[in-house]
Amino acid sequence: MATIKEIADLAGVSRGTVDRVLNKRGSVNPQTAEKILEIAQALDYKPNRAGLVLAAQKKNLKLGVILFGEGNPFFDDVIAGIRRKEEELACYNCSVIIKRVAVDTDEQIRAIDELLKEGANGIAISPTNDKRLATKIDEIYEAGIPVVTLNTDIKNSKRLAFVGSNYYQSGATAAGLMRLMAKNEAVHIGIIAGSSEILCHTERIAGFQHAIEKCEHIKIVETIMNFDDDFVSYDMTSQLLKKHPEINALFFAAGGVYGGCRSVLAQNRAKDMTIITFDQVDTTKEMIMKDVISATICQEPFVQGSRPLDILFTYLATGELPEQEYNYTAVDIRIKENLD
Amino acid sequence: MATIKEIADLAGVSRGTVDRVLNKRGSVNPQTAEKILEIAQALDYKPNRAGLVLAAQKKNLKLGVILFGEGNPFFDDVIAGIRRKEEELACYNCSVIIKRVAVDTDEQIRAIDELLKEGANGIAISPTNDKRLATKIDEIYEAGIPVVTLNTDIKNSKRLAFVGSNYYQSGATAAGLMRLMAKNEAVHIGIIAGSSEILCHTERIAGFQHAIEKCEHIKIVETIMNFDDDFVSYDMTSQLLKKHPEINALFFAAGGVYGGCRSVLAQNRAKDMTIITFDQVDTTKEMIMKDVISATICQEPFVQGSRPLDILFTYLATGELPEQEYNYTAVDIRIKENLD
DNA sequence: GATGAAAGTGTGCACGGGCACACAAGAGAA
DNA sequence: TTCTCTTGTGTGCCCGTGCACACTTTCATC
Repeated sequence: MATIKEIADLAGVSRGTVDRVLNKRGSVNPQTAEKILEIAQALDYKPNRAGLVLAAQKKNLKLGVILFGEGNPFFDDVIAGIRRKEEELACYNCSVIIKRVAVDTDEQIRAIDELLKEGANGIAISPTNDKRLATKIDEIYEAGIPVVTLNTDIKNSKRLAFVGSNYYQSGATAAGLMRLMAKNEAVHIGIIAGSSEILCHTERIAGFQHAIEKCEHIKIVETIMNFDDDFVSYDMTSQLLKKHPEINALFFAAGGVYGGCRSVLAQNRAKDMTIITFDQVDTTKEMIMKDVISATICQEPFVQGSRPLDILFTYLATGELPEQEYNYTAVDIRIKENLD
Repeated sequence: MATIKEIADLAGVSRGTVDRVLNKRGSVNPQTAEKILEIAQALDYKPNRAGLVLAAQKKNLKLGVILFGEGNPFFDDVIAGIRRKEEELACYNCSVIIKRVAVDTDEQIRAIDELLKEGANGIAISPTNDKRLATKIDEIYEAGIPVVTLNTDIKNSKRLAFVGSNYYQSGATAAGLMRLMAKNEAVHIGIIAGSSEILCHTERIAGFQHAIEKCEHIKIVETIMNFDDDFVSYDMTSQLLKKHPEINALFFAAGGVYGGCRSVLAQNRAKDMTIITFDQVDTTKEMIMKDVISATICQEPFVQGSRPLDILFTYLATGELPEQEYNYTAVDIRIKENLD
C-alpha cells in the first residue's frame, strides 16, 4: 500500500506538498499538483485508517443521538448498540451524548439545538417525517455538521445516510409469511397499523398490502389505527374481532402488540389465529413462546444503534463517506426456534 | 482515556518502563511494576487500537484461509467476505492467501503446512471433524500460530474461535417452519441429509429431529443420504417420492437441492410439497421464485468470510482475544419476499 | 535598491504504542 | 582499584497522517 511519503519521494517533493494536494488545501504549483495526483492514482493511494484515526484524536469529537421517548422497549436494544460503540470510540477521544424526545418535531429541533450548544460534531436521529425538520437538517449540514437518520427516515433532506429496515420489504415479507402459512385456505386479515406521522409505519402497510394483493385467497378485512398503548390496543382489537368473526389472521404493523395478543387470548381465538408482528421485545417473545404470535420480523436494533455512530465517526475522523446512502438492516424473521 | 504516557507521568517513570510492565517484558523493579499496574487499573487503561494497528504494520502479517473445493457456490459468498476484508487489511500491510481443498483431512493438513512455509501468521479453516486435524491445530497453536474455524467446527482443539451457524438451532428452525406451515394438518417428511464427516450436517439433522418430535401431526418418513451432486440427488429424490406417495414435505440438510427440486417438479408434486433448504445459492433462489422451495435458511456467508480474518488480525496486531469462542452467525430465514 | 506581499515549499511535532539500544548504578571478581 | 556483568531505566525512532510554522523565491511598489 502506498503512503504519502512514497508519493512524495516519487514526485520529488516533500510530504507537506503531497498532503496539501490530496487534502485540497491550496498553495501548490498546478503542475506539481497534477503530477502528484497522477502518481497517487497510479499507486491507488488510499489513506491509512489507523494513521487518520490517530491524527483525529486531537479533534475531541462529540456525537449526539436523538431517539424517541422512554418507555419504548425497542429502543433499549438500540441503546445497547450505542453503548457498545460509545465504549469503542472512547479510546479515540470521541464521546456520545444521548437525548430522548417525544414524537414531536418541535422537541426534535430543540434537541438538535441543545446538542449543537454542547459542541456536537455530528448527529444521529430517528426523525419524524416533517419538512421543518428536513430544513433544520439541511441547515446544520451546511454548517458542517453531518446527520445520519436511524430506525426511520426523513424524505428530501441532506442527511448523510439512513440506517434501518427496508420497511416496504419487511411489510411484504410479513405478507409472504401469511401466504406460506395459509397454504390454499381462505385467510381474513385484520391490520393494526401505527402512527401515520412515522414513515416506517406507513411504508410497512404499503408493502404488506401490495404483496397481499397477489394472493387470491387472502383478503384484508379492516385496518385500524393504534397508538402504541397496550390498553387502547386491547380494546380496539377486541372490537375488531367481535365485529369480524371471520378474521383468522392479524398483522400488527407497529406497537400495541401485547395488548392485542391479550385480547385474542381473552376471546379464546389464539389457536386458529395467525399473528405476525414486528420487533422482539420481551412481551413479544412471551407471546411467541405461548404460540400466540407465529412470527415476528426484526430489524437489528443493535446495528441501528452502533452503525450510525460508526458512519459519523468515520466521516468526521477520516472524511470517508458511507458506501451506501441506504444502509438496510436485515429483514430478520424470528419464530419460536430462532428467538435470540 | 488513559495513555501509557499518562501512566508513566503518574508513576514517575518513563514510557519504556510502563511498556515493559504492561507487555510483561521483564527487567522492571517489582515494586515499580506493582505501582504501575495499580495506576493502570485505576485509570482503566486500554491500549488505543489505532496506535496498536499503526505499530503492527511493521509485522507484515500474512493470513491463510483454507476452504472446501471449487464448485461449491456457497463458498463464493464466503470468498466475497474474505476479499472485502482483504482489501481493508491491505493498507495495514496485511495480506491474505486462500487455498481450496477437497473434503479430506490429509489435504487439509498439507494445506496448513504449505501456508506455514509461505510465512502465514494465522490460519482460518473450514475443517473436517477429524482428530488428526485437531492435533495439527494444537501443534501450530503451541508454535504461536492462531487458528479460527469457519462455517463448520472441529471438536476438542485449541482453535481460537469458531465463526458460523448454530447448526442445531438452524435445524430446529427448519422444523419450526414446517410446524407453522402445517397448521394442524398431517405432514410426512422426507429428509435429504449430507455427509456425516462434516459436523454441521449431522448437527442440523439432530436439531431438526429433536424439534419435530414435539409435533404430533408431523412424521419423518425416511432419511436418505446425498453427496452434493445434483444428478445423484435427482435420482435419489425421485425414488424416495415414488416409494412414499404420502410425502408432502422435504428437508434438504445440505447440497443437491437443485437436483431434488427438479425431481419434484418432474413428478408434478411441487404444488402440494413444502420444501425447506439451506443457503441461498442462485439455483435455490430460482426455486424460491418459482414457489417450489418455501423457505431457505441462510447463515451469513459473507460474515463467515470476513469475521475470521478480523479475529485473526485483531489478535495478531493487538493481542486482543475474541469476545466469544462461538461467534454464531444469524439463523436467517429467507422467503420469496426477503431474498437478498 | 530596500521593503513587502504573495506563492510555493520543507520541516517538525502531535497522535499512541512497540521495540531496540544506550546508559546508569551496583555487585562481584581479578 | 579497575573491569565486567547484571539489573533497571530512559530515549529515540518507527508506523501514517494532519497541520502549524518557517523558509525561499519571485515580483511589484515606494
